[in-house]
Amino acid sequence: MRKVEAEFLKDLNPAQREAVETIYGPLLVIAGAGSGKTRTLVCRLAYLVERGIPSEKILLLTFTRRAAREMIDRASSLLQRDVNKITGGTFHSLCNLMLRQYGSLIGYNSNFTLLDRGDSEDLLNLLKTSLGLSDRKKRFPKKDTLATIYSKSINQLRSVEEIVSSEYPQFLEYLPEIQRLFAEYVAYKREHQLMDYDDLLLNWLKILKEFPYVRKDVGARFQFIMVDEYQDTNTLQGEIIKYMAEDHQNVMVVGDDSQSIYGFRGANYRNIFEFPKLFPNTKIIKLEQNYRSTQPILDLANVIIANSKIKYTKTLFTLKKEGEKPVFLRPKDEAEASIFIADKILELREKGLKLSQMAVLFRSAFHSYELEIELTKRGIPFVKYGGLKLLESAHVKDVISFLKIILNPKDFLAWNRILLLMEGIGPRTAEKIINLLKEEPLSFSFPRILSLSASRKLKSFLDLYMQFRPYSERPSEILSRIWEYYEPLFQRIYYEDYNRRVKDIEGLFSLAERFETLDEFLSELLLEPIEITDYEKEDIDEAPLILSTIHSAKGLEWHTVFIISLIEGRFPSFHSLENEEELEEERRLFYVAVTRAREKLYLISPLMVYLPGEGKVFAKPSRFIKEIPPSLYREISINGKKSFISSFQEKSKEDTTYGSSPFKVGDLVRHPHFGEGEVLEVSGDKIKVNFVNKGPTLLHLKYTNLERL
DNA sequence: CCGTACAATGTTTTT
DNA sequence: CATTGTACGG
Repeated sequence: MRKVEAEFLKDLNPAQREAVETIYGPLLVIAGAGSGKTRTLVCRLAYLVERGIPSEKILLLTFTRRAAREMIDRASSLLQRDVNKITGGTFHSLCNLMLRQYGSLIGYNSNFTLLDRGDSEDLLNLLKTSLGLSDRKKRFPKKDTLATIYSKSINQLRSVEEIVSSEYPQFLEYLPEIQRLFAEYVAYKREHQLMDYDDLLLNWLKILKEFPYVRKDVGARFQFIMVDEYQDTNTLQGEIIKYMAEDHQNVMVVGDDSQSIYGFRGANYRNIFEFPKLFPNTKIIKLEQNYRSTQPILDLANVIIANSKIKYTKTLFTLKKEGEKPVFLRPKDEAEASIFIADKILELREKGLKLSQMAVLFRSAFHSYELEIELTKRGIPFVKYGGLKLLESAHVKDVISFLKIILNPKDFLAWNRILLLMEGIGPRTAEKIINLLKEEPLSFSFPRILSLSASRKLKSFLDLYMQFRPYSERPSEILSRIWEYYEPLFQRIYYEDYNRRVKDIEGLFSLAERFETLDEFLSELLLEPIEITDYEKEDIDEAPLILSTIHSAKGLEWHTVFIISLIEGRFPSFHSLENEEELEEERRLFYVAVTRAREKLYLISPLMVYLPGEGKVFAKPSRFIKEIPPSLYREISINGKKSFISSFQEKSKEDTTYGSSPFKVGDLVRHPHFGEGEVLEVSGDKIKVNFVNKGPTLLHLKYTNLERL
């Protein structure tokens, strides 16, 4: 026993070792990118077990379930013993688990239904209609705006009023209606056993706060708590930890303030500094040695973060002094960039590098569209992380709705979706049917509200539905019977692209095979959404290339990394340009992207990009590139066509980013919301206007309807 | 009140 | 570009 312990501890540096061996009391580890954070966590898991802590007393919270699974597996192999009784997962999955058990304390059954983002939006829309808010002459916020406002208010602990007035002033006049709608939303969820993502955190926290005995219970159940990626947790999650560790204080959190990239979800890099306030006597350990990247890559990364307005806590160093400089290039457009990347990837593969050791990273999922086309054309297998999830597609949601009503007959949101699939039943009729279902669950006597054919259709569905109650079959069996019913409807509705969509259904089927019970299957699907390309990797005999949003690439590393679409407006995204906090988050995002690379790094800024509606336009390289001293990278041109490229460079002047501005300083303009004003400044696609009623305001020409007077 | 055909609209990041 | 809203005929 001693021997094994010595063996895995001796690979650690002193700081890591201290983090592993400090097992009692609150501990904060500030761990830079590539500083062996995961190794430290894995060793600590193993060490705890080695010290005789029963593995079921350990709780490990990470940003994906996959990450938790991997760490637990690695700890197992370190110990050569199974430690899979460790509870591992995300905050949301933990809350889900706890609420299934303790939810009754606040009026929830153990079979409550989870709403994903789309479900929440649908519900908000439903309520919006029934409150008569949809047919106003003036525009009421749309469902996704409503969902965003609501979720922000929960996760950032800000009032709806505050959010609307600071970020959506155009809807301020509707504030009372919006608040009423949200009240209805909350009541509806409660009444129908529904919880959205935010409710998972909110309700579990509520129980912890209100029931001291629950805190005792869970404290005894999870005596050692570890939290990864703490910089991306929000106040709510911090509070949850505070209560869960109240009794024993054995809680270790690991994070890196310079890698905080989930501000939009209520996370704040400052949270990490709040931790010692939640837990007095916190011990702090810093990990600053980087084991991942070469010095040239790290030099670039350090400059990016040093240019930040915010002072971060550490500077990374490495012993891997040798290495190639990162490469910067400006292809003429995305097509040329894609060809370059595909060529380079094949070239590296020739040299023996596996496809799975290379990754292409980008700010937003759609930035890789052109590349995907090129890769497909060349037959280079890839998986894409980020972007559309399997269960976000309409046809999959249809199928899921069937499962939902089997599990929770009160899920009228799912009922609604199913009813609308039937020919002859529209929103009004569906509403009527649901009202009947509410009063007298599953009565078959539908008065004359339906046409004969519609009522037959409904009847045949209800007959089928009754066969599933009580449900006992395995999810895959239930699914195949649902498919029998649904397939004809599916054919009618999605006639256009039947083949494409049916593949998703097949994916869903093969996924279902892995589950024993329906609620497991559904929870899993919502808490760890499946990527749409993930199940498609059929009979590929080679581990595929990775395409990923930077957000989804968190915590991962590759030999070679390509970062594409490094142009103003895309990265940094134009959503963040007006807000310094958000711009800083974009910078951290770039930092995260760069530090994923071990040996080779390619930074790519196309000279022209295609914008919907505007065609091909010139693009400025990202400001994050411009501020890096050219000595830190090597700029190359494609096929020696330097002259061609620089001729474009000449034309690409400061203000030509997204087409030039039709306004000049001094112009008098009118804005639909803000009224009249005078143009103060024009730069690129941004314009500063001094409005009579509002004062100086920065606007985006691309999204503003300004009228010259 | 349903279904369809057409226009508008506004595009991050995720549990 | 694909989703979401609107207009209209059945």
